[in-house]
Amino acid sequence: MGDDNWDIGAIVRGCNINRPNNVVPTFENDHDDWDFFYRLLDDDQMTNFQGLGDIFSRTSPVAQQQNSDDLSFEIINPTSSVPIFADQVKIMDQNDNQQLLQPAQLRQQIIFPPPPPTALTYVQAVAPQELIYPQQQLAQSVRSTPVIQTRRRKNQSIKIIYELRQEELTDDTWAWRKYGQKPIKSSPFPRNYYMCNTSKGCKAKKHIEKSPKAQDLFVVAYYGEHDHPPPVNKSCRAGCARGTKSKLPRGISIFPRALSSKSSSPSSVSRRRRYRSSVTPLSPTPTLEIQNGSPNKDEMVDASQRWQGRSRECCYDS
DNA sequence: TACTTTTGACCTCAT
DNA sequence: AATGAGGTCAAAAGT
Repeated sequence: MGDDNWDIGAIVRGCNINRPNNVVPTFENDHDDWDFFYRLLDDDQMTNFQGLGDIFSRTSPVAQQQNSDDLSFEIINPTSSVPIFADQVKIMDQNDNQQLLQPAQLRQQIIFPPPPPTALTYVQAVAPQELIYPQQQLAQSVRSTPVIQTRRRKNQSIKIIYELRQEELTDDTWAWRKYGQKPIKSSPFPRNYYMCNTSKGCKAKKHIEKSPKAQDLFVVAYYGEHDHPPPVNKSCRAGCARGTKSKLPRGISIFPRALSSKSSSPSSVSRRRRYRSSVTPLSPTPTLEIQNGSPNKDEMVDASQRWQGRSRECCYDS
């Protein structure tokens, strides 16, 4: 903590979500918001969840958004790489009755709409002014869905994380180009890095990785801001910048770490040993992957079936 | 030919 | 200061 303003725990605010069962998350005013949350963050009142997904996982079908005043929750953790989660959230119903909900109750009562393409802009403006990075103070009129904001490194721009189903990966206004992929220590699945491909010089980036919690869930994190309007042409959106062959972001690949006997960047592997090499690995571990151009591009498939015709020799020492 | 993807190397930052 | 993880670069390969 100390004088680092970012050592503040979670911020939960009510805003902009569906209202199943007439539950309306809200707060009386900003001051009360913060008092309430600082109380929640006291050690003896805080319980860390296993992850934000515990709150935000969609356990039921996404509800139709009734109107633009729908409310939603968000949790913002601007500082630490290990998110802190409130174990209770104050809810006001339409009769102004207050109640504190436990996570399980939240999961039951709050159904989140899919993320709109303007989510980034909105989220950046939600936190009280003193907790927003200067570059994040944008228009507050845009409404959005539940998110997390974190940053791992001090110069890293704010990160907003969604947990999306596979089909929801397509709900992205922007065009993205993949520029990297890395195995992540905390996950058996690699992280795929994308940069905005709509405008040259745009600082917006995102990464996608498969959630270890469920087969059809993906963790999508957004960084930075777009410095241009979204592309209008549908064929130039959501990673399909060069064509319309796939609705999915291009090049999403998910290979469990177990496939690789080495670390993330085995230096002994030469560049010429690429995919489509002729050697089939021994006993490939069944994996999940999404590849463009697959027979059914919108489905995750058991990648082990495709190992028969395509190997990744680079993952093995010879 | 132009563009995207892949992936090892390299860099930065946190611990 | 050393180490490792995460993020980016860029050449090669694919489309």
